[in-house]
This record gives sequence, C-alpha cells and structure tokens, in this order.
Amino acid sequence: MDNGIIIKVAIIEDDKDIRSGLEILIKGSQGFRCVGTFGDYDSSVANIPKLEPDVVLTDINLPGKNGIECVRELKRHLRETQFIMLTMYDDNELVFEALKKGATGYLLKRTPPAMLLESIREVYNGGSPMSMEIARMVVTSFGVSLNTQIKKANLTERETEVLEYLAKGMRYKEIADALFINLETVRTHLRKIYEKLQVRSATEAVIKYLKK
Amino acid sequence: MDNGIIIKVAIIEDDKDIRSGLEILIKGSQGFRCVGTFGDYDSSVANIPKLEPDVVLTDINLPGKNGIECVRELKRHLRETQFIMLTMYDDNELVFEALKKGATGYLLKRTPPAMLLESIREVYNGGSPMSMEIARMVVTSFGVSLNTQIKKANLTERETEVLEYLAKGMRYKEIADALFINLETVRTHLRKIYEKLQVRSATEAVIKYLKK
DNA sequence: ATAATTATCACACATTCGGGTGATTTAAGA
DNA sequence: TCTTAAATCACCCGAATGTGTGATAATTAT
Repeated sequence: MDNGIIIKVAIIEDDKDIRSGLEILIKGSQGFRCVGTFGDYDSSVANIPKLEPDVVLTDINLPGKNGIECVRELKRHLRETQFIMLTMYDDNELVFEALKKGATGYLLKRTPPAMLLESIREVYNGGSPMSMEIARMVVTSFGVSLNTQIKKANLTERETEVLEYLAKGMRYKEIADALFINLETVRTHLRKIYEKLQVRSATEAVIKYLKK
Repeated sequence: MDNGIIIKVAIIEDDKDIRSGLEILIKGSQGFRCVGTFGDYDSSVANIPKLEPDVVLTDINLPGKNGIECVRELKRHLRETQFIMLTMYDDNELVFEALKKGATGYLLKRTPPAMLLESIREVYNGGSPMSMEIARMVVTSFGVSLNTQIKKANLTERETEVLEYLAKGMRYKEIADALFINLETVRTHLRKIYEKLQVRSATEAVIKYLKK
C-alpha cells in the first residue's frame, strides 16, 4: 500500500477535540500529511487554497457558514482537490446539498479511523467513499433526487433557457438579443448557472449540459 | 464475522464460466449459501421467487431481456431481497437505469472475490456497495468520461489533442500546462482549429466535438 | 404579511479569448 | 534540393467573458 505517494490532507472541524483527534490520526499515519487544520469558514477559505491539499475533510456543521458553503468556495480555487464531508447524522437534506456543491465523499463521524484513512485514499484515487447508511440513502432516493436535485441542478426556467442558447454556441450578446434582454442580465444568469453547475466557463457549462 | 447467519444468494449470469465461478465462490464461503444459479431471464423469474434468496447477484447483460428488467420483475415478488448488479463496464445509462429499477448494489465484474463477498454482506445489512468508479459516477451524476476519438476534421494530431483538452473544460492556460507548451502555442493551435471547424469560440468548437 | 426567489439591469475590474501578423525549427514530400 | 506542413513562440489589440457588489420590481412561498 505504501507506494511512496503522500496524500496531503486539510481538516476543517470546529470541535477542538475532534479536530486534534483527526490531526493526530493523519499525522501518525503512513502515506498522509496533514497540511493544516481549521476551525471555521473564514480561516479555511483564507488559507487552504495556498496549501493545495489533495483531500479536505470538513465538518458539515460549522459555526456561521456551514461546511457546505466552505466546500463550494474552496472548490472554486482547488479544482483537483477532493472533499469528504463528515457529519454526525445521516441527514437527508444536507447530504444532497453537499453532494451538489461538489463533495465526493460523505462519512459519519463514528466512522472508524482505519476506514477513514481508507476513505481518504479512496477519494484520492477517484472513488466516492460513503458510509453504508449514506450510500443507501443516495441510492434509494435516486429516482426522486436524481431528477429534482442533481440532474436539473435547480436551474430556473430562464436559466435553462439561457443555457440552451449557450449550448447552441451563441455568445452572450447574441443570447441577449434572442431573449430581448440586456447583456448584463444574461451575464447575471450565467453567473448563477455556473455557480449551480459548479463550473467556471461557458465551455464547461455546455459540456455538462450536452452530457445530460 | 460468523454469527451464525447464513445469507442465501441466487445468481443470474449468462456466461457459464463466470456463473460457476460465482457459484463456487459462494458455496465455498462461510456464511453464504447459493440457492440457485440461472442463465437467462425466463428461468430466473420462474424459479427465483420460490427460493426466496436474501441477495441476488445479476449480470446486467443477459441474452434477450437485460438484467435490469429481471430485477424489476423479481422485485415485485421478493420485497425483502436485495439486488446487486454486475457489469463489465461502468456504463452511465445502465447504472442509472438499474438503480431506478431497484438494484441497491452495483459492482464491476473485476471486483475481487473477497470484496464481492463483503459487498453481499453489506447489502444484506442495509448498505449499498458500489465499485469506486460507480460510486463516483453516481455522485458526480454525469462525470462520464467519453473516450470517444472522433477524428472527423482534418485536424492534426496536436490540434486534436488540444481540442480534447478544451472539451474537458480546460482553459487555454491549463491546456498549455498540461501539454508543457507555451500559452501562445495553444492559441495558435486553437486559431487553426477554429478555422478548420468553421467556428468562432471554444464553446462552439466543443459542441462540434461532443456531437461526433 | 413577511420572507425568499426570480428576473431584470448597472458598474467595475481583471482575465481570457479571438484574430492579425510574423518568425524559427524540424520533419516529410515532391 | 526546394517546398510544404507541422509545431513552436512572440507581440499587439479590442472584444468577450468571469466575478464582485448592489439594486429594483414581480412573483412565490411560508
């Protein structure tokens, strides 16, 4: 298992005890390096981008902003980084929320240390570790949530319309003319669309759209 | 792990070799009993309900009706039974289809025997085992990697390469870094590409590319 | 009735993109 | 050998795009 690769891990967790517990676990384990620990939203978004971790473990309940917002913000700077959400309960809403924002792993806090480490490796290697209960939840509510939440990404009617035009290869100005609205309005819509789709360019958005 | 519980497993798999391989694996493992093996849709739906297996392993590609229909039919008689789909590839469409029809597990055939057994226990205990690749797919929803090589136009090898990266949503700078060449070179290639494809933007080029 | 969402537009700023023109090196063809 | 194609890099410039912040009216939800 030790092939020389060291996975850089950052931790976001407001509970001091749990945080240092995780830190000790990571630091004491072969193949991992803890590049930083943080207790709130602000310090996380301020420092983590510089650290360029491979994997970020983040509590879902942070004081003020929650961990989900944290993921969304960090995702924008760290395109390659994978995120594992840690939560006390298998709360339905939060799970989907987090998955939408770009978290790829989702574990309950009572996950045993060994499995946690395994999960970090897994997410690093392209997997999506989930606690048994979480996985079941995702799978069972598939028929419902795939269509409502993830697949359509919550785009409003107008936003969908704009995206459709974009996917025809039209420029912002052309879309504005086609819809008889101002260029600024188109830009505002696109801003929301990119946010919802977790992308940062027209190209990326169209790619996601075409692979519906 | 051996707590006296024996999990009854049924197998649906058209390939004779794989089928007997699975049968031998189940029969030779503590805590499992193979209650029947079948090679097609008809014999499965005719016999499996009587056997009342706890878990059914089923190939997704069966002659005639596919494994998904099989699951749907059996589900109607076996409300408590869990289904694990086996597939050769992590085909996007089939995965979603199967999960919607009621399969709770989804594994690639190259899953190691030990993990397969573990997955059967997991699904029996309320989990949803998924191969790493499958889980990631479900979570990201459409992060499908189309390895399509649609060399349509008279693009040179290098140009095609650049276009492929562009179709992954990368920026010019990112492409330059990926190919270890200068940003200006990327721009030069893109200029030629747009000219050959008769388009005026990255978005349009990607649209053409993705639509084979 | 009040809060949240949606659609609309504005201003500002930095970055990226699309195009024009031109140069060098290397490999393959005529 | 001379020619052409391919790949590389450079400089310039204006247009388009991405992102932050903020505002207003209309609609919908709670």
